[in-house]
Order: sequence, then C-alpha cells, then structure tokens
Amino acid sequence: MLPPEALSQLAGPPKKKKKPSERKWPPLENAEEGKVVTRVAPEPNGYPTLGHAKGLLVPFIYARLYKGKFLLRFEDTNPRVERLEFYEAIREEFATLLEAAEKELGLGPGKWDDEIIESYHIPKMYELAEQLIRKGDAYVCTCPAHIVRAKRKNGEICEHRGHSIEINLELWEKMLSGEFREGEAHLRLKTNMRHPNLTMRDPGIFRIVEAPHPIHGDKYRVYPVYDFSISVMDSLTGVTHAFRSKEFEPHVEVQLAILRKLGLREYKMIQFGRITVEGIPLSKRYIRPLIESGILEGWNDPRIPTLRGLFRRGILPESIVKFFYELGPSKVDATVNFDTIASINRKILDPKVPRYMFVPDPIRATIEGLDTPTLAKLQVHPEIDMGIREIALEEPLIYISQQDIRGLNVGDEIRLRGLATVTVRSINPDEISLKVSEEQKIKGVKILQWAPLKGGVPARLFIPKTPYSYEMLGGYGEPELANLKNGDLIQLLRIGFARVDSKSPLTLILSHK
RNA sequence: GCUCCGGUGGUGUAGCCAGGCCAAGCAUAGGGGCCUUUCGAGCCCCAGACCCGGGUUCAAAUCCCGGCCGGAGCACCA
Repeated sequence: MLPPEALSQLAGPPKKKKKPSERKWPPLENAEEGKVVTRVAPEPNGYPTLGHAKGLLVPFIYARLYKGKFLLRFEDTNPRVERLEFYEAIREEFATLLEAAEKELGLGPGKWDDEIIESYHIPKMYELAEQLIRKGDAYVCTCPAHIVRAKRKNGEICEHRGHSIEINLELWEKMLSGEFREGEAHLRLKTNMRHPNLTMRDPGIFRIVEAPHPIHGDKYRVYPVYDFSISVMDSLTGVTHAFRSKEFEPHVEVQLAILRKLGLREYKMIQFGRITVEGIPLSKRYIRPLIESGILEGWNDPRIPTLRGLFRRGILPESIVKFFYELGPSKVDATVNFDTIASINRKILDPKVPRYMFVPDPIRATIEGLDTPTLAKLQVHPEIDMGIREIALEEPLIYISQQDIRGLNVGDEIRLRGLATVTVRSINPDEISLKVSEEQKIKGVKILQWAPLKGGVPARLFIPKTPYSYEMLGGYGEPELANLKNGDLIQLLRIGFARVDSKSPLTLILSHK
C-alpha cells in the first residue's frame, strides 16, 4: 500500500526534503491534481507482454496519483497486422492488471475511465489532413519509397513538393477513392528537408494500406501514420501527459510540428526505458517464429513473458503491479532478473498457499518397524492455520525421491515429514529399505517428502527453462493433490511454488522456488 | 555517419530539476548466523556503488564544461 501522504509528497513542492526511500515516484511536470489525463495506447497486434505492462502501469499510476483520468486507446491504424482477438486479449489482460493495481496500490479505481478505438476517428483525421493541404502544409508525394529515403537522407526536395494546393487536393481525393495502389502515393507534411532530425524531413502522415481492417473491413484504404494519429488523438481526447517508450523520442518534434500546424492543443510527451527480462525475449518479432515453429505452445506458454504466459506460470497480477511500482518510470533501459519478480511473487504467495508433498523421480521404500495402518498428520501451512491433512498408510510402503537418496549411505538417518525418523538399511537400484529409528527427536536431520505407494497421486511437474527448453519431472504426490483444481496455486515442499495447469494427468507448472 | 537520450553496489532502482540533513535509502542476488521432526521459506547480521577529468561553491551524486561508455531513432510500422 502506498502511504496516504504519498500524493502530497508528489503534488506540491515540499519545502522539506523527504527521506529518499519514502519519496517514490518522481513528480510529473506541469501536473495539477484532478487535471491529469493519461492513456495507454497499445496496437492490437499481439498478446501483451511485460513490456506492455509497463506501458499500462506507468500512466495509470500517474493518473491515479494525481486523481486524474486514465484512458485506454487502441492504436489500430495498421490493419495488416491487427486482429480482433488482440483487442480482446489486451482488454482482458489490462483489466486483470488494473484490478490488481487497485488492491495492491490503493490509489483508486482499477480500471480505465474511457476506451477509445482510434480507427473510428479516421474520418476526423481525413478532415484535418484536408485542412493541412488547404493551408499548403501537406502535399501528396508519388515518389517510390527508396527515392524518398534517399532524398530525405540527402536533404533534397522532390518535384511533388511544389505542387499547387489544387493539385494536392485532387491527388488526395485520388488516394481516397482508390486510384492509387498501396505504396504509390502518400501524404507528407511540409516541414524542412534539411532539418537535422531526419524524422522531421517531410514526414509521411497518411499512406495507403490495402488490407481489410479487423473492425472496418474495406471501408478505408488510407490510414494515418503513427505520428499523425497519436498526436491528434492525444490532443483531441484531452491527454495532458503522454507516455511511450523511449524509441519514440525523435518523434516528439514531429508530433509537436503536426499539432502546431493544425493549431491543436499541445501536451507533455514523456519517454520511459524499455525492459528486458534477463535473456528472455520480449518482442513479438522474436516470439512469433518460436510459436509458429511449434517450439512454444502458444502465446500463453509459461516460458515467455507474455502476461498470459506469466499468469499461467503462477505469477500473480499483483506481483507484476508491485514489480513495476518498485521499478518506477525510469528512462533507462532495464534488464531485470526474473528472480526479482519471483521474489515479489513468493512473498505474496507464501502466506496464502497450502503445502503439499510431491516426490519426483520416485523410488519405492519399505519401512520396517512402522505400525500400519497409520495416519500421518500434517499441517497444511506451517504458520498459518489452514487445517490439517491426513495421509493414510495401509502398508509401510512409500515413494521417496531418487534425488534425495543420492549421497545417502547405509546407517544415515532421515526424517519422513510427518511420519517418522528412519535409518537407511540398504539401498538397491529399485528399492530402498528403511527402519524406524529408536530415537525420534534428532536435531539437524534431513527432512524428506514422501508419498504413499497406495493412494499416491501420479503427477508431473513442468519446469520452464529457456524459451526453447523445459524439464518435465514425473512422480507421485500425496493423495490430497487429487482434489486440486485447475489454476490452484500451491507450494510443493522443498521444490517450490507451482500452479495446477491441467488434471488427468495432473500437471503442475513450477512458478519459481 | 547524423539526431536525441542516459550513465548510482553483481542486477534493478531512490536521491539530481529547487547543492548541505547522502561517509548515499530500498529491493534482488551473494556471504555468515538463528529457528524447525511444518517449508530449499522466514528472521538477523555482513559485504558491496555516485563513469572519468576539470570548473563553480564554504559545500557537488546533485549545477557547468570536456571526455569515455551505453541505449534509441534515422519506414509510406507502431
């Protein structure tokens, strides 16, 4: 929870400097309480990843810190890569995260105040385009791409730049009516072809895309370019502080130029650094081929940092929220280790989830001297009262893990959790023989988990490694595992936290240690 | 190459705008210890950083200049 005085720390210029650790997020420039409007503007071209989570949470947190408004806007002006299912995936994932943010940060309503779909505003953008043409601030260029690129680089002007307003209007009409094919014409803003910032040299603002739009089908063939749509939409929807990752830095100038030429309200544009998770690819560019080639199961594969992949792995939405809250809005590119996220997740999970025993790589063990039938009683949670679970043992036969007997010698003593302290009598390739020790209360003995031979639940544990690899451990769990439901989060004693991914056969995914 | 942005312990950050209370806070990873026949968890302790060089100042992580290093952009994608 953020302390209630957090806002006052941010809002006003505090006369006294606060202790650094208390002063969390840096204040927003020109921000007035109640008047801040921020937005997240995703393109519906894939499943959201951890990178999107930052793009969502940074503006959301600022909007709430200043008791302002927060908008979700779909930036859907490149129909070639956008699909309906992605709009929905983004809504779902973002809603989940914001709900968690409300609980975790206590800053206010955990949802967006308004949703805007940019493509519905294309007619308005056509109007503005025409306005620019009429003022002589934009012209239709029919140079092929490579020529534009070359001229832009050399700071040369092309012949289309000098066309009259009438000719430009006529060509613009032709663009709209379909007389040009994709790539044959585009509308460019007239700025300065010798501007030191290359992106400022007569940037393209509208182009033809001959692909059906996921919402509008073939209704439009001319689409605004990012710089145009984003600046116009931000301005028109009242955004006061627009965040984006820092690769857009050189575009600030272009966008301001567009707004000025249109006479639209300007606003603060703020960049933040991108994040990478130690070696795990975040970009769709990189993930997509892995999915298409079948190496990954899909966009929800627990090995990749898509939000649904992380959720499936057992990373809680509130952990992601907390993680980004602690990370802050820094402009530096951050390489975070998964350990940090795991550590946050563990702290949230630890007091909540039940403990169970799971025996990977099982080997049979007989226990001499154990009175059966017997009932082993174990607490579901070591500190929090979550009740008792009982494991019935009809015969003195159990499974223990081969991993645990490595390094054990005959005569060693071990404790079977909740059952008995035993001495190793013999170790054979397919069976180990144990005997109940005379002295039961011995300090410093290794405590192992076990499962009854009869009634043990076959299960497997999926351990995510890299996007290319994983480990699958087969074994037996205690009988209670049979009662778990899909999505349940548990801790496997001495192994780690895990989430139930599917039943029959019971498959668990290891979240982390 | 050009334009822009940034550099605080191993990693990620706070502090920089408004210089002093910073021999620099937090988290994570690392080392050590404690607890326990209910956690490879938890708790306690330790170690570890202001890129370099000048300047301004009584005082610089903070302001200025130069250098070095890193990132981003240079599309009719966002």
